[in-house]
Amino acid sequence: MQKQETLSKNQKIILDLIEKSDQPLKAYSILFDVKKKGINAPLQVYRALNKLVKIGKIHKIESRNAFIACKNSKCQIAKATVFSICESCEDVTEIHDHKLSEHLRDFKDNKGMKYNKYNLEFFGLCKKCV
Amino acid sequence: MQKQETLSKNQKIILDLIEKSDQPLKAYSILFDVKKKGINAPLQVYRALNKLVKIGKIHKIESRNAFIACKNSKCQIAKATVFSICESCEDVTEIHDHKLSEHLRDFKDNKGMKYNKYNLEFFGLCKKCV
DNA sequence: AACGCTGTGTAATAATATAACATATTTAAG
DNA sequence: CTTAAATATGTTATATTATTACACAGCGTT
Ligand SMILES: [Zn+2]
Ligand SMILES: [Zn+2]
Ligand SMILES: [Zn+2]
Ligand SMILES: [Zn+2]
Repeated sequence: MQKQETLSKNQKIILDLIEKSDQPLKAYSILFDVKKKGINAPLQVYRALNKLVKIGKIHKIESRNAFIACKNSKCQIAKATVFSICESCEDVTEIHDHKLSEHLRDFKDNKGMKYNKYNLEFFGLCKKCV
Repeated sequence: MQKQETLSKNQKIILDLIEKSDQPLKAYSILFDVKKKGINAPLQVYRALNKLVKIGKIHKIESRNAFIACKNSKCQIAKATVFSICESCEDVTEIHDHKLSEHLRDFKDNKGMKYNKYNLEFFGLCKKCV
């Protein structure tokens, strides 16, 4: 609750929109929706999205090229994301699993690589779609 | 060693190219390279890529929109992929870690979702780039 | 006042991926 | 062997996703 205040006008408009959706939104659908607020060009959207991703307010679902709000109020974890994605209805949920996070955080490869971020996407069928 | 034989002409051309590279290739760079072999259009490349991904011969690096050959000769695991990605030199390596695979395979969320696939991408700096 | 930093606005374009249509080839069944 | 289904091809056009380049505005620091 310290960075929220410093968001710019465009960043606020776009974060608001994404937070109102419980599902990921695509950049050009966001653009369409915020045109009434005076945001006219893709670049204005992408600039805001990039910033919001950077500060952890939203996450990008890489396999879907879409953006979802982070619901975790303590989310310092733009750098450690896990999602479940239903391949039928495309429902996306962010997962916070302590044990899994631990395993991922502690993972070491055999090449001496220094990790600072990961993204994990699970795919399958949700309860409704099985 | 049973599906290799059934690959079509275009699929073979494109798999060969990707296998010769130890790093991920992008679709339009592949297109450029295979034009001399008579493949002229993006769709011809994407169709082959999609098939090769499906049968596990290659994987898509989602965060990079690029495709890398699977080096695991027993790879039935198009559906369980882990990569490390250097954010400086963009070097990508597929990771096969038994313990990590187990944790991921056994992961259950609290929503009763039925998983059949996952993709995990680690980001950081490789030894050379630290 | 001069500078660095961040954000805005706009136009143009690059990069990634698919739709639609016609045809060919391979496979499996009758 | 014939037919039908499934898979692959070739081509054109188009959709979708994302960035480059340029001009300028606002703010805090020195
Ligand atoms: Zn989050
Ligand atoms: Zn579903
Ligand atoms: Zn593999
Ligand atoms: Zn590196």
